[in-house]
Amino acid sequence: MNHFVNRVFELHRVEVVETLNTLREQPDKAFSFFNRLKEDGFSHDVCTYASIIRILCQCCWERKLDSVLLEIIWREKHLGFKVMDLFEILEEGLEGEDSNLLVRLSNALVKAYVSVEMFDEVIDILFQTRRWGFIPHIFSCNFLMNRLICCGKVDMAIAVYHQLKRLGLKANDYTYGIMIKAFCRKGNFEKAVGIFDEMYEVRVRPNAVAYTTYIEGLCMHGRTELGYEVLKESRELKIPLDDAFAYYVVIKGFCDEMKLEEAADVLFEAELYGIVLDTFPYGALIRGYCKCGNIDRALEVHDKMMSNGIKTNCVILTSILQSLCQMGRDFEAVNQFKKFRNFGIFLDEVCYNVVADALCKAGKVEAAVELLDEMKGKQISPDIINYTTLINGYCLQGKVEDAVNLFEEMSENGHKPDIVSWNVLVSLIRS
DNA sequence: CTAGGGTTAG
Repeated sequence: MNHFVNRVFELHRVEVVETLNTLREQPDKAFSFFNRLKEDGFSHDVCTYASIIRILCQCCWERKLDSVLLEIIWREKHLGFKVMDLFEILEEGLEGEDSNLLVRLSNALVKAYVSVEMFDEVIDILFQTRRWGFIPHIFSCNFLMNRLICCGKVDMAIAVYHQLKRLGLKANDYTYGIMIKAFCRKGNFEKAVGIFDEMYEVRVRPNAVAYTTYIEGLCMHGRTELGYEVLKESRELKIPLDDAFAYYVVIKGFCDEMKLEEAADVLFEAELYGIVLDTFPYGALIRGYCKCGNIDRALEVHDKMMSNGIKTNCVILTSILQSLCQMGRDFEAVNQFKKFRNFGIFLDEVCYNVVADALCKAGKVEAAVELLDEMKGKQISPDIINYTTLINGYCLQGKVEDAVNLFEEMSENGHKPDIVSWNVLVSLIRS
């Protein structure tokens, strides 16, 4: 039966193309006619697809074009034609200066392939492009290269960049920025600088994103000193950066390199210049001090941050509380916790956990349980780590029944025990 | 949708 139906449709295939062509000026009708046929079991071929694509390209209906292309991409194996065949069909029917059509199609195709991460196929298009006499727009290429980098295919992005130049496509400031990101990811700063040089030669001015990307790259690869130089240089060149972010990466970079004095100096200098900062640069320095056990300096920076009118938050407080506990100042941690809670600062489950853990280790499980209830009252649902902390607290007190009850409550709330929570219970059996 | 973006616990 199906076979018969298709035979009948076969006879009408030419008519379908003709009908679509007469509906050129009414894309909505053409599109519903196209879909109607499909619903009725008609299998479109390269010619009918080409017709609807021509119409959708001409009226710039990008969303609908995208859905048709994705459909072809998914079903390419069953359709009996290749995506590139569409170009051939469309090129034959080109009238006059219609060559836009192929560019539009290639842009849409790049976008469609990239959105489903079929990168090899896009790159195929890019390399075959010359044969058909068109080149995708630089915007499409930028989109492709950026997504390649996001997927960790940095070398492929760089290869695309070189291919673009071979095709004679002009890179713009976005393209260069993306390439700077690519080389920074690889830690190849000579090449990244080379991009800046190239920009200078072709008179494309690097913008804030290009500079920030470069600074961030340096700081993440143990070259913070240089990153800071670039930050200062761009400040002198009056390149507008997102200061809070730029200072954050530099301060974090110095902290990661255990250069706490340098990190503190950078923050000090930023304040001196009256640069507007947010919590992140402060948070980086506070965390840096906490990590190397200098909790008093951490507290100083925290105080200064707040006196500068920048609100603290639960992430920063977690670092501080954790560090206080590690230094054996649990009592102080609990007090600070209460102070900021009464202050109205939102404290999340992580913050609660640090204090709960401190209480448990001090033998005050009941107080920790109170905190758990307090969380629930604030509509913060305890997670597996919160439960494990308290179960451990009961175990330390030898309160087997309570531990098991909590374990069951945890399971009832949909938290499957993991390796840590099992280990806590196992330690109970051993003792 | 032509590029950027951040740290915390058992």
